[in-house]
Amino acid sequence: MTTIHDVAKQAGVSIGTVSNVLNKTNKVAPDTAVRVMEAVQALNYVPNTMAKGLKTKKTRNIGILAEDISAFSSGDIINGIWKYAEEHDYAVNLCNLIVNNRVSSVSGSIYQELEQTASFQKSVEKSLGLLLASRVDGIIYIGVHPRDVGHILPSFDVPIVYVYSYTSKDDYCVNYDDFQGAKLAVEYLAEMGHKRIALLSGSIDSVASHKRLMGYQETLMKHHLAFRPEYICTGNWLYEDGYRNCVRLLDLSEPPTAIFSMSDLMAYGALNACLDRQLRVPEDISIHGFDGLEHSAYTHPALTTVQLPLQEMGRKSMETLLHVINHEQPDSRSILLPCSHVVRKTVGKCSSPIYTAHH
Amino acid sequence: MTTIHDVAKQAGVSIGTVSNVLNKTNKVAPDTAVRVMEAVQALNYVPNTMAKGLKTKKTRNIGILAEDISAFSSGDIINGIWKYAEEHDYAVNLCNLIVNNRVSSVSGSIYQELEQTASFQKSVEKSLGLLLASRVDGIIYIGVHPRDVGHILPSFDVPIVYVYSYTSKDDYCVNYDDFQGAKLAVEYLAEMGHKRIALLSGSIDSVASHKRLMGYQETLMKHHLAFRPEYICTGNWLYEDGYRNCVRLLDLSEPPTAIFSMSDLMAYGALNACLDRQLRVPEDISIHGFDGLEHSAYTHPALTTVQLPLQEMGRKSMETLLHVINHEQPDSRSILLPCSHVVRKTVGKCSSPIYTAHH
DNA sequence: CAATAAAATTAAAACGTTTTAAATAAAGGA
DNA sequence: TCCTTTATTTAAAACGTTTTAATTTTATTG
Repeated sequence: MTTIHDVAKQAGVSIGTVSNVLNKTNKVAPDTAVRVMEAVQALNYVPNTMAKGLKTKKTRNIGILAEDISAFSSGDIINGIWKYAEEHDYAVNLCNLIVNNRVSSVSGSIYQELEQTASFQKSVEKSLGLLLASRVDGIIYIGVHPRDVGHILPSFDVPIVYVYSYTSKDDYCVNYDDFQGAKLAVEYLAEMGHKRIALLSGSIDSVASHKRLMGYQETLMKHHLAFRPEYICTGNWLYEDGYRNCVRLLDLSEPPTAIFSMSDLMAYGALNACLDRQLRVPEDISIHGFDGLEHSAYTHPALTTVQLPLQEMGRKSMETLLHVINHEQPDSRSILLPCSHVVRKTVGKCSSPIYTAHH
Repeated sequence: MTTIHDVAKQAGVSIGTVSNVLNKTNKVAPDTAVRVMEAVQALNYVPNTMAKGLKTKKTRNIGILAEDISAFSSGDIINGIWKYAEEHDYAVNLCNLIVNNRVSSVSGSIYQELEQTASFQKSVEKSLGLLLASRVDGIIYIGVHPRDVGHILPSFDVPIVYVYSYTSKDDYCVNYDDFQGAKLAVEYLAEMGHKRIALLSGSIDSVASHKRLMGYQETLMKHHLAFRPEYICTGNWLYEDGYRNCVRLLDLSEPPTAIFSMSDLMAYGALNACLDRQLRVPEDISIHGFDGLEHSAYTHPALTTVQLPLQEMGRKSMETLLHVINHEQPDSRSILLPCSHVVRKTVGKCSSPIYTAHH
């Protein structure tokens, strides 16, 4: 590997001069500058980031701490982060946290959660150590579902911004707008004439669930629709929860004409439960998702859903982090990005509910 | 940040000794060792990777060059890489290549492809520069579809292994076994009594398509089934291709009783095309996918498919890279991992084809 | 107990940069 | 022409580690 010394010798100058032309830190005579650049080209010189970082105490590296890199959301968020990082000549250090397969925070029993938490904490510590050792300039933490992670990370001196996760302290965080997203969905359902709108909720202790529930309730009120406790089902975001709860709803003496699911996965479950009962979607019952998974375009019929601004979130979180790194005050500590609405085929106009006494 | 000097002073030894106990490079007296370790604990010392790397010329960092980090396969592959890396105390530097949204190599017209190639090359160079500047010990290249990438990367002196991508030169690469995977699918179809098995192929110039076609043909021959050119449809891996081609197959005077799709996405298209025609799957027609997307469990009916060993591929590629870095000869330059079969609901026993004159 | 061998420790150089202060060269004015 | 100012350039120190060679301490042996 060629060093700055090689370049200096080739150009017939001192290394200080080479450094100056490369970083534009000091004025250097135009003709020496071109001589240096030619040498750089000729020798294919690329500065050693480590030596540079050692001196400047800035690595131009940021760390990503992802709870689950295989989660549907991670790819797009990281994509957004990466784009912004590349545009600003930052490199990205990736750390994954979930070591076990596909057991994300949304899974199973309390015991399992606890057990997980211990190994999870260990994983966090190890990854954090890796990042700290690399002396990253900042860290972005990506959750798998918005929830409180404030307690997870010990406080230290590198700036951190949380994305797709809520935190109790006044940290920097960027999320999508759960409340607005939920309103988008329920509003649409109401506009289509539905009066009996059921809710497939995510896990009850999640901040996201709570906010979306607020959006649901508020929109119901706005349209003077009754809030029926029996229409509220709690699940764990997953397919099976959607299926199971949809079956329960369908068995009600007065089943809903529309279902708002807080996750696309649960919406798939609900859709299939309806299909298994020979119900037609959307003629007999409407289903509305939330997430905007790529796959939702391919269900049959294609799922009407709320699109999370994943890439934008990634982008915005990197932008915020850069502000913090450069000691510029960002606009706000907590950024909320709006969801968009993608209308497809699973929601239709409410026909008179013909199947009230279905079973 | 505390340095090795702080630790040395605290423990009352020289920095050389601290280094020795930390890296176990030289024997140090047991009691001094504990004194040093206590100091490390007390001061919360974490060695500066850059200073270390500067001296040792090893960073214990590897770079990932992913063609599209949002592609369905990337998450799992990176997951596999990361796990193995973490176990061996390597950090991971991530670079994404596709800058535009969702336009992967499988898209559109030739013009588009070309235009893409230019910006793509630029992206590759920039990312490679980033990685080289960071002095990563090695690089893993992740494709989005197995295809020839040998020409993409300039040759340089850091070791590289290709995963999910074929390369013409004798580089290190790890892939899944396209041939075996295709046989798995067609064999199963034949076992279920199907004699008219159509093929939804991926893009014709892809190595993967070619290998899977071989598997298809060989299995047909093994079962003494005729190879019918009109049963071969070429698409571009995507949903729409599957839909369109399935419609064409259904319009044949003697339509197939089973369809083997080379991608799950195309299988979704085929499934929906059948459903739109009021055909029952699998009673009237069977559909077999290839990829094992997470979502395939949620189609209605759930898709029978071939599962790619994505995580294992990631793991194996990291393992191979580590071997190369350590100058150990890996078992083989080209590693092929077997696919597995996941049987769900879209393939049934072949009934007498009742719908030959369907249209 | 002295001499030697072995064990443990240390001082100093090196890695490839940036940066500061000093030195040199060029330009301008009398 | 000589002095002063200004524009360039450079030498050397520093960043935090590893590593080599040298030194000090401890143990062994005749």
